[in-house]
Amino acid sequence: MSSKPTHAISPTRAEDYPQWYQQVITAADLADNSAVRGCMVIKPWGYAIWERIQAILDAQFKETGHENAYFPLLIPLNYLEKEAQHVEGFAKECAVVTHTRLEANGKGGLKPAGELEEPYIIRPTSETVIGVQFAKWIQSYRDLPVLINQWANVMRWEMRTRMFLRTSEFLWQEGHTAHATQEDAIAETKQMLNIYADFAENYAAIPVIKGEKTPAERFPGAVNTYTIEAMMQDKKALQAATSHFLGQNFAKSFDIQYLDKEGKQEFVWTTSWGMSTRMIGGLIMTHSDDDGLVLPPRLAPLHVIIIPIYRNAEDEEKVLAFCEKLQKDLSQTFYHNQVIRSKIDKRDLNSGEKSWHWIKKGVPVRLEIGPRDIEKDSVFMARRDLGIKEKTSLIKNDFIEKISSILDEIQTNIFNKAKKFQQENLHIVKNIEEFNEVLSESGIGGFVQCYCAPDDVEDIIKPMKVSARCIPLEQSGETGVCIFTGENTNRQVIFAKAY
RNA sequence: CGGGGCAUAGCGCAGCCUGGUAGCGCGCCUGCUUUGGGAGCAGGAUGUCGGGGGUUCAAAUCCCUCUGCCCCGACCA
Repeated sequence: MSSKPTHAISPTRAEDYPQWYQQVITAADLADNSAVRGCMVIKPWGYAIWERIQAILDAQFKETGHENAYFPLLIPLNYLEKEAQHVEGFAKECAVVTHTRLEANGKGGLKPAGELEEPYIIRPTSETVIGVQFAKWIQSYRDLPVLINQWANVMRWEMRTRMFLRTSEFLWQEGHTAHATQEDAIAETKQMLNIYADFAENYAAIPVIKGEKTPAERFPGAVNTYTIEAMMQDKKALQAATSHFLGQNFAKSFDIQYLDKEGKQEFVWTTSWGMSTRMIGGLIMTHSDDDGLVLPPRLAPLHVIIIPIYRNAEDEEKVLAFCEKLQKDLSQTFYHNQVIRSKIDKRDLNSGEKSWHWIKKGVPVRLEIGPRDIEKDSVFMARRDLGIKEKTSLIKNDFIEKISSILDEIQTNIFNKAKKFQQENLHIVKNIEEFNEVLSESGIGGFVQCYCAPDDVEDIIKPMKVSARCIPLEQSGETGVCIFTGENTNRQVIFAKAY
């Protein structure tokens, strides 16, 4: 008999949330720490999730007229200097390339040599290099809009790192667009925010609040930053993606001008927007439980894992034949225009161990298939969103017919669970006392929504390790009393502790 | 960059105070028995004890130094 704990992950969420998060990553085999400070190795299972995210977003970007391109990893130092806010925002976290080669140091090692006249920085984001290029590409109103996306890695020398949530190097996509008018650029910014929100809610099953950032939280160099904010299971906020309206700031710094229909030189209006591998961290912290990862079916690298069960060679042959036929049938079945991705776990391990392996990896549907099921031409199904022991026997053909709707049910179920949690922990407060009940050191935690007149209340909230998450796009329009100043205002702001 | 801690097998740790040539748990490998919810038994492999220097007959252990990591602050997709 085993004396294993009831749950696969130790510590549990309630016991130690940050440790639990690390353990889920290890148990699901998503990523490894690397020898490079602050940088992680994304392992195949984690990378497969990223590939799903890429495939979905990439299709949507293209549908909305964007094209992929690629710009250099290294950026001349002086590019960064051109936009004042931008420098201030990123200078402190840039890795700098200063040399072009190595030579023997005379002690059996190597030392950098060939010092560069002007250092390069490793891109923390690409507004500047892309801006320089845009200035060359854009001459006339006929060249606009320019709608570019780049899939890339970037580096920000972060003080403190956490796998997926904040690593020194991370993968993302960054969209960069240039438009003839302010209206077009703002429409683009909002369109991309909506694509992100749609992705978060309908693919990642993460409910988000769309909003505008307060001036203190804006992207360096942006006129306006839009964000989608998600609530993790520890009630902290995660900024899941941002979309920036950059006004003419970068156009002026990089001299991106066009000749309009009247023959006048005008500066373009630009935007930028990004979503990163951080989304995988959000996925983990939104859905996973004390048994490990829970994947939304629409992002799962594998929809169905088939676990054959047999005692002897004779059964083995029968069971495997049945499983292979089943897998073939599934591969001709569709879920949101994608074939059902299934796999037979043929490893020479006992079935309990196999089950736990895939539970921890978050596969939405597990099938156990043994001689008893074959006799009834049925499959024994367990769903990752339900209890470990809640299993159903289904006639094989019914299962194949229903699998698509079963996966949708799981998708909806985990979204609703997360949505309910978010709503229960979003507190609308009327005064500073109620604010403190939620967000002070001993508070119950969660999001706070309240009337807030001033743009900057950093002095009050920063010591509490709280930040203004966003000014929700959905506002009642009614006037209320600011909890900080007592002024009347119609602006409500969401505050929370954040990652 | 300030304050604290740590560095020993893939992972988690003991050993250090009081020097004598490295151990435990998990994992891994092999075999047999198991297999419908994390298996049992038997056997086995694995270490430049973070790097460099010093003291000593002898250093994981004592001393010096460097590096890296973790936690707490300032920064953050």
